[in-house]
Amino acid sequence: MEKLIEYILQFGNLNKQQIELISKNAAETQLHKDQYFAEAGKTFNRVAFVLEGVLRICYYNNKGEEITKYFIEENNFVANPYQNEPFTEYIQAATDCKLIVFYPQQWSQLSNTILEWDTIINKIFHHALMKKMDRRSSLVSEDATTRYLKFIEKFPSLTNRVPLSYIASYLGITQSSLSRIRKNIA
Amino acid sequence: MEKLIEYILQFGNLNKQQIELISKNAAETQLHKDQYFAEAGKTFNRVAFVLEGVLRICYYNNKGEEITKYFIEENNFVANPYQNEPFTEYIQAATDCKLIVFYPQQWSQLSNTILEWDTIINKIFHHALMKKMDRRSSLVSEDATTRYLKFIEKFPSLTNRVPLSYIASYLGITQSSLSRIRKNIA
DNA sequence: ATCCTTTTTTGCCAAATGGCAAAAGACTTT
DNA sequence: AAAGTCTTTTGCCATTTGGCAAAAAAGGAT
Repeated sequence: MEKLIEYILQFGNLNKQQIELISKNAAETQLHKDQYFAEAGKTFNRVAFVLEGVLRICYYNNKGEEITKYFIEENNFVANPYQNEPFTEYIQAATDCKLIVFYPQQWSQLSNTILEWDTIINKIFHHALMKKMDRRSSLVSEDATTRYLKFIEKFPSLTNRVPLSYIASYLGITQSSLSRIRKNIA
Repeated sequence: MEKLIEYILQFGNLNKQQIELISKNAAETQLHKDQYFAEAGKTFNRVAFVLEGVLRICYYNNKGEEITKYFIEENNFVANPYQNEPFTEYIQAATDCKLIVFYPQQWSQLSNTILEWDTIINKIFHHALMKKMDRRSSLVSEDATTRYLKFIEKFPSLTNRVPLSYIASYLGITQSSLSRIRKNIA
């Protein structure tokens, strides 16, 4: 729980009471590798913070291929920005994970009780989005090898922890190509 | 100016006084095609709304190639999310543009005077970021032809208004390839 | 240890894209 | 209209990546 608090405090100040309130309203959960945290078509209105492990957000394109849209590593939030619309993607544990989960009632209590909560959360989410955007952008204009090297830099912890296919679809190449690229690098 | 107000009102309510205050604090400007609105290395702390025309955000990669990172069309805001850090990209008019510009003092006046201003602006920026992210993401896992077709869908107004090279670097392909793709489609 | 399943690597060849330079076309200026 | 500049198209060939299927390797279950 300290990891969460520490993370939040980077974006704003909270007093002890507020910190306690957050702790009270949060529940710790575990996910096994491959388990889904959210599924397309179902509602998804929880907010979670990744304590350990890696989640991935994925979907199926019009050819039925599974595309990894993004990886979420430790010390990051996951949430559904469009809670009123049906969720269209999957959130799956790419490795075993420990999460801190906030349920909707708990979340709104925080939002109602802690004056700066919404501001802080906005900052956090905005910051995360910018990071995602930058990573994603830099993928477009590079060749596959460069993309993979950048991937290793950004997600060093993932390189040997998740299946090749996840990384390949994230990078926009086939699994065989990634395998060959990997071979050439080593 | 009505376009701006109309746009803002989609994200929150404002009374007449507030609307007037916004108008008072905004200045209309023109940009000629190719003119820079922001440059890497210089400060960039204005906020602008594109009334007419298209801006593009671009940067130079490590090979010295100019990469178009994003296009901003009519009815969108441009701002620098990291105002305290030096700006690292260029914002250039891809076509002649009409902008509404807010200078820092004016912007903070709005933020200080209109209670919901920050909330509304947050929503707007967040919404825009999500849109950018989705567009960018979908570019990674498609072949070049599909990417171009999607580009035409999303930015129909740009297809014949900006140089090929801008679009090519946005899509992550060379100008010649784009030219060939274009030929095959028609 | 063995069998079974899943993931990764390879081989082969096709298709897509890049690199470079010249030609063609479009637009400006005189 | 002509000359000059900038943009787009094209040709030629090299390189990269994809598609498919089989082989190899890695993990799990019995």
